[in-house]
Amino acid sequence: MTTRQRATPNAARRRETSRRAILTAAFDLLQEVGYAKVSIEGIATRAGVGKQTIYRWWPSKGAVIFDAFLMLSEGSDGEAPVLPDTGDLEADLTAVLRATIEELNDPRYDQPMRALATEIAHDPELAAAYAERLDGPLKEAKRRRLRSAQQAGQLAEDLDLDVAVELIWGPVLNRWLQRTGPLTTQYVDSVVTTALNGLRPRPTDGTPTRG
Amino acid sequence: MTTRQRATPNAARRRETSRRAILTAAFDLLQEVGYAKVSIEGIATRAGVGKQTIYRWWPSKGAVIFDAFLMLSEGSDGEAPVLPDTGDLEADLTAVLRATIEELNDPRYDQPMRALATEIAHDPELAAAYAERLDGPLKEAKRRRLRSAQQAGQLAEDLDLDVAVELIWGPVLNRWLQRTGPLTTQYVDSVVTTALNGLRPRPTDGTPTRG
Amino acid sequence: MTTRQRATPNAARRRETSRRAILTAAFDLLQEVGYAKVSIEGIATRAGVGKQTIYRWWPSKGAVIFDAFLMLSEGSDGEAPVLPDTGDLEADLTAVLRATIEELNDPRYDQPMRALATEIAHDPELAAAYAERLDGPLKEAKRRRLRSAQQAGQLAEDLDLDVAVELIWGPVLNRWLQRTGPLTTQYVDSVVTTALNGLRPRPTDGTPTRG
Amino acid sequence: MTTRQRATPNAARRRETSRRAILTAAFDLLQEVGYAKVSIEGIATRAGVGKQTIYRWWPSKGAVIFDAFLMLSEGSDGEAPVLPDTGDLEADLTAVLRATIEELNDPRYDQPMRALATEIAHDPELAAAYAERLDGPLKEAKRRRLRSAQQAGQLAEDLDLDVAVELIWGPVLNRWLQRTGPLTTQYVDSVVTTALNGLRPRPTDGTPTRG
DNA sequence: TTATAATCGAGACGGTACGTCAAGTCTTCCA
DNA sequence: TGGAAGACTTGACGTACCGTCTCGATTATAA
Repeated sequence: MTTRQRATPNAARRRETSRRAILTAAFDLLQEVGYAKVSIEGIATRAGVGKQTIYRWWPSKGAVIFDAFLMLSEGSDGEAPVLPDTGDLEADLTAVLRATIEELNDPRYDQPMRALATEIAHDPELAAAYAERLDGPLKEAKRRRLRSAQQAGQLAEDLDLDVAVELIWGPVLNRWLQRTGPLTTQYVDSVVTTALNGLRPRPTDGTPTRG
Repeated sequence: MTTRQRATPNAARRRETSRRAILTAAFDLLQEVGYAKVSIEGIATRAGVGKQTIYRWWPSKGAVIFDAFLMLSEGSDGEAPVLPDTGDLEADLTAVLRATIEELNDPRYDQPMRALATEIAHDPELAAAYAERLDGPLKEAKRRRLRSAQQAGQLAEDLDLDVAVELIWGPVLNRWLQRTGPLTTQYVDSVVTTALNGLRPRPTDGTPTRG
Repeated sequence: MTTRQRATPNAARRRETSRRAILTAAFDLLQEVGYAKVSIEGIATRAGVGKQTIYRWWPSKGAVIFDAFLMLSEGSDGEAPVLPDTGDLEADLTAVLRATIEELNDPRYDQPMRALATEIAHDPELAAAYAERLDGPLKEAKRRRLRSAQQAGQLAEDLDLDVAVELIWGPVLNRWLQRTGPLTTQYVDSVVTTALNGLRPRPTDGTPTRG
Repeated sequence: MTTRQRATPNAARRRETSRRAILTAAFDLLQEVGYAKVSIEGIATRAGVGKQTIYRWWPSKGAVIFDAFLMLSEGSDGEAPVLPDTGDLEADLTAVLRATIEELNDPRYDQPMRALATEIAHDPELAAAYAERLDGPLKEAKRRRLRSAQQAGQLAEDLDLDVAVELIWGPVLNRWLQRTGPLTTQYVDSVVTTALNGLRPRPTDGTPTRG
């Protein structure tokens, strides 16, 4: 079990192979048939598992999918994620965002991530779990990189780092999820630059743009 | 008909009362039971209409809901929306965003708008229709306000207005949809200020912050 | 119009081409798709006619099919049917029954006639119309042939001719409709002989079997 | 399960209560609303059962109705039916046929039996099942009674008993199903007498009519 | 010869039922 | 006792027809 369970199934007796089979099947189906057509029944069949085994350990389809993502993210490594810190904030952010959109543009991940995102949009409980377990560490990494820049005097002293993070990633994620426009390299570059410099005209005071 | 139709139902013979009843029922049910539990069958029953009448004119549940929004937005007025322009850009944006989050926080609209947003997230065709018919005019209004400020020298000359719009609204919409945090007045104020000034420190050159 | 109509459609103005097209389409569909799958809608489409035109002139699917048969039977000739009368009753009956089963065994007529028969089984009104308009003349011909034989002393004097007719045709029709057994030449020959002679042993009094 | 099933539903797990409820509901509805208006949906609702449970075990409405009859006939007794044998064949046959038409004239059984009969008329597979499981034992009883009479010298030695059975019951069943005339006591008496004696005049050889 | 009124083709409508799919619960049997 | 299997009730799916109801566009009398 990972997220939320029903009553008190004896977690100790849980069969790990079934758990993995279910989560793998869920993620695979997500890619293959799309979110709307993924069914508990389908996952169970694909995983070679009884439906009850799913219902016993997960409260909803969204929770299964969530755990599938969790398994994936934990599978890669057990450690906390870190953003690159070359000292050049703009370059670092640009690099990270370019990697992000590459993933978002990858058809293998697009569908599943949309599924997760919209599931979160409808289920507050899931959103909380997401914030804590999946997004939490990542967001912390982002904040950390910005704090480092702030301490180096590259960011405004009174900057609210949470707002700062959202100012950079919010536009990109929103454009992706709502399909407001294409996720191109130029676009994310532009977002980073504009966010850093602000919309207002910068007084020409000799300060170089990159810093 | 508004969005997409099947083969060649004779639109001239279409019964307007049924159309309105369906869209109204759809919107009402969205509020009452939530998107996932809205069914075509339920809409038909509530509207006092045969299911076929829905299937005849709309290709999917999402399309019905989309048209329900369209009806609402057209019902309010037929004219293009305009953002306030007092000359004080920051004040104007703040006012607009405060109104926006008030609506997003209103339980009557929260559910339906999430439904629309996630439906768009999964259906590119619907996303295109949304971009053109619902979001289009609004986005144009936002761009217009920013252009006015730009011409007044309040915004950078080389600013990409599309990026600018997303930089302001993206964070807010993303926080709303992903439930990343509460939509408070302070938050949107902070977003506007930070977006205008940028993340970097502003050199103190005597230029007043507001202007 | 032929059978029963609703209120007072002006029969004089009725379009004969449509009537024929409907009845022909009905009969053809009966052969092609079977009774259960014949629909008013299908008939109308096939006949190139509006549904209302059918509903205006016929009260039910069964009535349409009935009229289709009526058209066919009237199409062949306008005169009353006559059974052969060579003087040899057994030979005549055998010949007629052999012709009958040939038709019943013909797949082109089997389906439609079953449709008519079962429709009659469920609809007393239709049964009455059938008795009067389709079966009536035929039955009269059968009775006439038997009466002729009776007058020639070949049949019992006190014989109830209605019972006699049913004794000969009843077994055959019942076997056909209920699929109790195959309709072979031997079978109908046997029915005729047995009906004429009765089940009891015939005393050998010199009377020849064929008379 | 009794007649035909689809793929491989595990019959061992089948719920007997549901089966009985379905068959009972089917038979009751047949009486109440008539065959044409009996729907799978209606049966399911009345039986307090999911539609799928019907579709899982029966291939068609006709099959359900057939099984309903089967349940009834098996419910009455498990033994093979026997016709009375007092030695007086004519009296015995008359008694049996009188009982038969009493049932056929009973509105409680008329509708359901017509339903079964017409369903058989359209579905060969069902007809085979009927011949084997419902009609079979009864027909055997009829043949047995006639054979007994034959051995007693009351029937012609070379008589085909199948033809004989049909000669007696065919006319009655045909008159019933096709509504060719009323099923009265006189009628069945007349059928029996005429069938036994034949249509031809009986030579007055001293043999008494009743034997 | 025109009007005028009905029938006609077409097909949208409110419905009912179809036969299918999946949800979530429950029961049986196996390891 | 957890799990595989799968039957169960429920409910929605999307489709086919039902029988009713307009809608112009033909007709075919009656003015």
